[in-house]
Amino acid sequence: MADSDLSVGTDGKRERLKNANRQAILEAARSVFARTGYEATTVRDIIRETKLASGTFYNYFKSKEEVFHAIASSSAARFRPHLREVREQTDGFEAFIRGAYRAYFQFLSDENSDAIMMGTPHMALIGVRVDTPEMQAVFEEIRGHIEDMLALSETEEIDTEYLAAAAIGIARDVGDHMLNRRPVDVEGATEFAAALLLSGITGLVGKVS
Amino acid sequence: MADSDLSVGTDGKRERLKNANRQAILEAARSVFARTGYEATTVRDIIRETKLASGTFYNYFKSKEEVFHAIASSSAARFRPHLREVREQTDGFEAFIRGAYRAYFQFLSDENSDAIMMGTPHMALIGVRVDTPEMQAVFEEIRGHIEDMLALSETEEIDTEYLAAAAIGIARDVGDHMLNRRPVDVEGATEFAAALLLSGITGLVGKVS
DNA sequence: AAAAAAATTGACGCCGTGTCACTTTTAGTC
DNA sequence: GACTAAAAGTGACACGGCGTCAATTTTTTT
Repeated sequence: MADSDLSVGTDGKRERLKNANRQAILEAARSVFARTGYEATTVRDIIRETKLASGTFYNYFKSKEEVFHAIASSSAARFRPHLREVREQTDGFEAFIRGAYRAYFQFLSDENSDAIMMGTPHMALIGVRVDTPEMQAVFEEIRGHIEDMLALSETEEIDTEYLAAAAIGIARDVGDHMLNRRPVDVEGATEFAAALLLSGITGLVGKVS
Repeated sequence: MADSDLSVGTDGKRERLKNANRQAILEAARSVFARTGYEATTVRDIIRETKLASGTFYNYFKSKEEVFHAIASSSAARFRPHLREVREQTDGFEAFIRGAYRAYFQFLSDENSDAIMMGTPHMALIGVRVDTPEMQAVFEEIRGHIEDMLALSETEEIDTEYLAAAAIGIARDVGDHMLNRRPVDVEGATEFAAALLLSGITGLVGKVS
């Protein structure tokens, strides 16, 4: 009767513990993946870093792959608020693009210590690129923002799917190279990517059929 | 005495067989990866598709991961001649960029034709991005071409590492989306990517310190 | 306090892995 | 061509991780 269906779930001891265990597994996995590499780690390696028994792992995740997806998803989920904040606090297309790139590169730099990042982890460590629903949501969100902003500047006929893909591709690969330089220069990468994309879009209008 | 050190290696029956076996394993691996997915396939699955015994696999590769890297490397190695041909047969920066994108998207389409025809949602090796020495060589080659061509148009001060990274990032992500459309439109993707990059570069000159 | 429900535990059977002693095939020598 | 050495192929086997499940412990409900 108490909890009704608020689904907050932080009520009873049971829920609290379940949450803590799930977090402990994720935390351990993050640590082991970073240390041992994704391929080489076993489910046992992960669970050994917690106080849980081996069987308990499977109450929370189906496989180590599912853990990895959960980590990647959570990374994407953590990024979304940043993106939305940029959207709300910027004015105009150019400011949005620059702000979005800055947010991404900053996020990448911050999260890099974990070595696991939105499926484009630093390749030396993992080399797998996943595509979770959360990440597709980020893609769609970016595409939506681009469409909204291009709509009111009356430049139709642009392939926004390709444009969003290109914007993200630039972010991914320039981001990788940014991380390999010392010191890591978020502003430099931001300026480069934003200038390239913004200027590039002008070449797209009036193109194609 | 016969073979000296030409390292051609197609002489004796021994060399020929070794080559054939290696190719058979690679071929089988490609097929199984496409059908079953990388994670799910086992070394036995691969060897079962050949006439070889399980132990023989380990005479050629250390693990399924090594097979995968070999496939990725060979893919990059197969692409390089196309890239060089574009370089030699085009005149000027714009033609080179457009030709390089066309070559890449065409290559991508060709290499994935099996998966595309079978209606598989994604390319065979989707979800995994590796970084082999061969691929880094492709990166450096592209960067070199860009540097050469930008040099004689006297626009210094461009960060060619970032530019090459961005060009490749665009190719990767636009290419992924191109493969998910029916029909696969190589020319459309080429025009989009080339227009974006070429126009984008103009925004880079005179930027930054 | 008792019963029910939920979650944890670790031992167990299964299966893929990589190795290795043995067999088969090729290359070199006369 | 016959003989020998070297190289490559073979598959049985020991090892270890995987995922399950009956038994146990912990929490919730009545």
